[in-house]
Amino acid sequence: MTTSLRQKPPTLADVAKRAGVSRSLVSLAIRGEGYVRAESREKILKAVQELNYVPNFAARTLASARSSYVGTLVGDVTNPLQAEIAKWVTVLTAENGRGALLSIDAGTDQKAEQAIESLMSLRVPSAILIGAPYEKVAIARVAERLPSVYIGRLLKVVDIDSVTTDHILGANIAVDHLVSVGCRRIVHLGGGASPGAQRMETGYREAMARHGLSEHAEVVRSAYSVDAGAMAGRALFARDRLPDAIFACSDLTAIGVLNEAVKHGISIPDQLCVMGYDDVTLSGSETLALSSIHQSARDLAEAGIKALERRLENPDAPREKVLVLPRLAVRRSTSRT
Amino acid sequence: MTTSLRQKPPTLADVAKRAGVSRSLVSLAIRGEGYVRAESREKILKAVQELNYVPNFAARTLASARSSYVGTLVGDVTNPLQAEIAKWVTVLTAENGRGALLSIDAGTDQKAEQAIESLMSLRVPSAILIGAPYEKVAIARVAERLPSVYIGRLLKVVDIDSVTTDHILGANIAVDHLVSVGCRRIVHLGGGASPGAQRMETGYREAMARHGLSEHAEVVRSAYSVDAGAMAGRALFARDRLPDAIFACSDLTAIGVLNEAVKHGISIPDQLCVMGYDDVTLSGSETLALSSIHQSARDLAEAGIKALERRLENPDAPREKVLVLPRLAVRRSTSRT
DNA sequence: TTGAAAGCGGTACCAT
DNA sequence: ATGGTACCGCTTTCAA
Repeated sequence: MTTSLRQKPPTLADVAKRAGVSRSLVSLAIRGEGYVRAESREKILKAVQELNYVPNFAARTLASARSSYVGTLVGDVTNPLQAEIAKWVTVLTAENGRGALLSIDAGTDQKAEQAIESLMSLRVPSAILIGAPYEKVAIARVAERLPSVYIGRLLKVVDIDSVTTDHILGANIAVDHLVSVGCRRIVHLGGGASPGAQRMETGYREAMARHGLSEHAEVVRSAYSVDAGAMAGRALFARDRLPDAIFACSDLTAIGVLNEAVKHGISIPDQLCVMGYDDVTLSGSETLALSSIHQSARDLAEAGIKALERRLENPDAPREKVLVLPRLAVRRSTSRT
Repeated sequence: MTTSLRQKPPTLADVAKRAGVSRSLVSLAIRGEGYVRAESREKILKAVQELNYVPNFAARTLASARSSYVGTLVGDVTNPLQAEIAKWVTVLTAENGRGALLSIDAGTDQKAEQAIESLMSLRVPSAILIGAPYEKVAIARVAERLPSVYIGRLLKVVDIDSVTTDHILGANIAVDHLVSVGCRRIVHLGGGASPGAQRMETGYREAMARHGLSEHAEVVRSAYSVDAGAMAGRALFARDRLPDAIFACSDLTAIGVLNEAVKHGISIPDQLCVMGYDDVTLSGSETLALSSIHQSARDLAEAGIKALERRLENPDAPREKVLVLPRLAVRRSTSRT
């Protein structure tokens, strides 16, 4: 049971002594900077190995006056999309040689500001905000303190770079697909008054018009939940005539519709095509097989990091609003042959 | 557009000068240690306010040779339970005045070990492992480097403290509930060979025996997914006689069953009760209304932190295996009156 | 109750 | 290519 007297970790000086060189040289060798003779480098790396040396982040940060980490705030980790974005930020920054320091308890604006505070005490030079804070003023306040980019919503007014999926395009893709499988009477279950939902609705109307289907365009107010979808479904199924397709603002909403459809004995996709949005894992199951519009967490993370790098290089450039492309995921719920 | 010449952040010395005292005194005052005259303290805090001073974590860690943060490794953040546990660890450690430093890219054993490496370079004095690494040897290796506790599985063999939900008890609670609503022929959809699934199965058989229903006990091999549940459902519904209830190893599995049941025109809960496990958010929706066994992320996180504290206080105490109590969540899928 | 000064483990600049 | 050395901003004795 290795009671382990975990002794003090070795320092640069220890490595230097063992390798018979100066601390400076070890420092250079470890970071792969400057000119170090291959021979010396080997001796040094060998000593590092033997001593199991790990550089002290604190000392490094202190001496260089900056940490290499990018601070990352997550509003709600239990949201699969946000979680996945956070994961990609971690992965991509690591590949970048930076690494991410994250704070996942930024659920309220106040918490988010606290979180930024602790990240600042960790001396991160920049931040990525994933879905938090919520309020525009809070976002602005954070952006004032640290060069930051916001991933999640399109922040037109706030003075910060932001990255979002292009929901207008997403809705267009959805409608195009539905039309391509023969649907004409396509109802959209809207997500409400939020800007994102509004943009999706805009895209929907746009696409319907483009196909000359404006007269069939109809938005039914719903929300991002199974229950809301089920309720909307019940309402629609009580009508005399079924629409050809339902395009829901989220997969959850669509799942609610699907559920209700089965109860009403409506056959999917023969009598009714159903399309979701977000492409959560569940939708990919053979059982649900829900067609959807995929938001790529990876693309969002990547775009966010790139935007941040541009901002750091050029602090005075105008704010960017980056739109990430959504992708179509076709499954059984819209597979008419 | 505040082009912000973000100047160097103020230091202890700045605060000291402004308050007209020594750096040492400021240090004490800020941390609330030692004896500081109320008058001095006020002057100091005022200066802190005015300068917007935030202590430099790096300097602090370096000087005191330890960071206060607890390193936290998460195997898969996109898993809602793990995400929620991580969130609670963050919240609870923050209340504790410590804070968590997390690494959410510990999906493979190798990544997990890398992650521990970087946490060590941040000089965290201890670690909480949430569902990662997977391999026992990898876990052992981590535990050797840092006092750690593992949340997720019951690690009997490995030399590390661990906390898990008591799945034996969970299964017992599930069966008790099903029996209480009149079910006798209760089939369990098992999760396979994993220790957790095995324990759940043990609990199930135990409870069936306790109710004198051993002859009805039947475990159908399934898995933690909607599709697996649907498949098991199809098999069961093809039989001559329906069971009274199905107790699935996970909510996803149960959802698969539910789906299939609707297709077969089986009325839930009248003809068949269905019970899940995990109590994911989805299950709570009015539409699904799936009864389940709830694993409390908060309890798991809390138990983990406490175990870690005990370990730090008493490094040589024997390893603990903490079991957290699951809770019953009754919904429509088992609500017979 | 307060202050002075010696580190903590690196980095970075300046010599050589 | 390598070594010497002055910091980085804080904590922590030790004295006063």
